[in-house]
Amino acid sequence: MDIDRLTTVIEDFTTIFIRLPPVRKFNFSALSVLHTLHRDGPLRLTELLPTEQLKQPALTSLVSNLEQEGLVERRPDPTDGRASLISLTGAGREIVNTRHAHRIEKLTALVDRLSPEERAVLAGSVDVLHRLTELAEDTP
Amino acid sequence: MDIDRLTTVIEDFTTIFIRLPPVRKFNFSALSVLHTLHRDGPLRLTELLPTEQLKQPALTSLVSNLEQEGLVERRPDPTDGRASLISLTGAGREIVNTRHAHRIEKLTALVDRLSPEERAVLAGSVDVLHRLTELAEDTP
DNA sequence: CACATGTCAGATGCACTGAGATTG
DNA sequence: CCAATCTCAGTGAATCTGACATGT
Repeated sequence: MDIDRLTTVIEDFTTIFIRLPPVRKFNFSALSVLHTLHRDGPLRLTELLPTEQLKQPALTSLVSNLEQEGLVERRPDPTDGRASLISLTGAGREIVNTRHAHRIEKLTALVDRLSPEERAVLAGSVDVLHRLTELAEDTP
Repeated sequence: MDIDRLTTVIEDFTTIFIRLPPVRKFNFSALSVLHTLHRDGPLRLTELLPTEQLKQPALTSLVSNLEQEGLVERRPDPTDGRASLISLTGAGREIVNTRHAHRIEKLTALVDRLSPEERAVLAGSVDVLHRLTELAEDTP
């Protein structure tokens, strides 16, 4: 298998895929935090840290801003007085869902123009792509 | 085909895929400019503008910085006195290649742990993924 | 006391808006 | 003269480093 080509193709596809109509005033970091919280549920700051490419103080102030805007909420961790658990509010979930819907829309428009054979290949590869993600999460 | 699930899987995979050991002091914007120039050859500032999520003044100063560091070079466009053509230097190309190599390495480690059947499915989907990218470029 | 979790304070680099210079 | 291409100036938010407060 030609991994070099596979890498190039994925690189080029992702640059297309991650580009979306800019939502309000959110930057890359804020959107990433919302997405991570949406996927991995309530997290403490330290758990959120390794996935976001930020240092702790930056994450503190980012989360504070998101809290001010009502997109996330902090609740004291019942099991550890030092920590607090951060989770999405309804408004926060809505932003992630809206962006997800935009991507579905965009992807649907593209897939519609594939041949039936190409569509079948794509459908068959979803599970493998999911497997790859799982493997990547196992080995950080 | 379940496009909703396909979208989710790609979203999760990309968050893994784009995360790399931070190279020196470059931020997302700088790396994106280098990658675009590597792929689409010499470009004028205005041609670079739509793909990078920046306004013109920000792109001007970003390119100036990259030029100072010897990663890109500007040459006057022979056919248009207002414009200049921006292209990668050897050092600039090297950075993109290094990152590409890191991704190959990472992806190889994952693919090695797939079953032969899964690998075959993945290999067969490369062309379709490439088709999707082409279709996306046609319709911005 | 040592470590983990999170925040505060100052400095720096980034990107935006609005205006201006040069060429076609 | 008008449009396109690029740059300059001032402002504001984001992020970093280093220090600090609090809880285990």
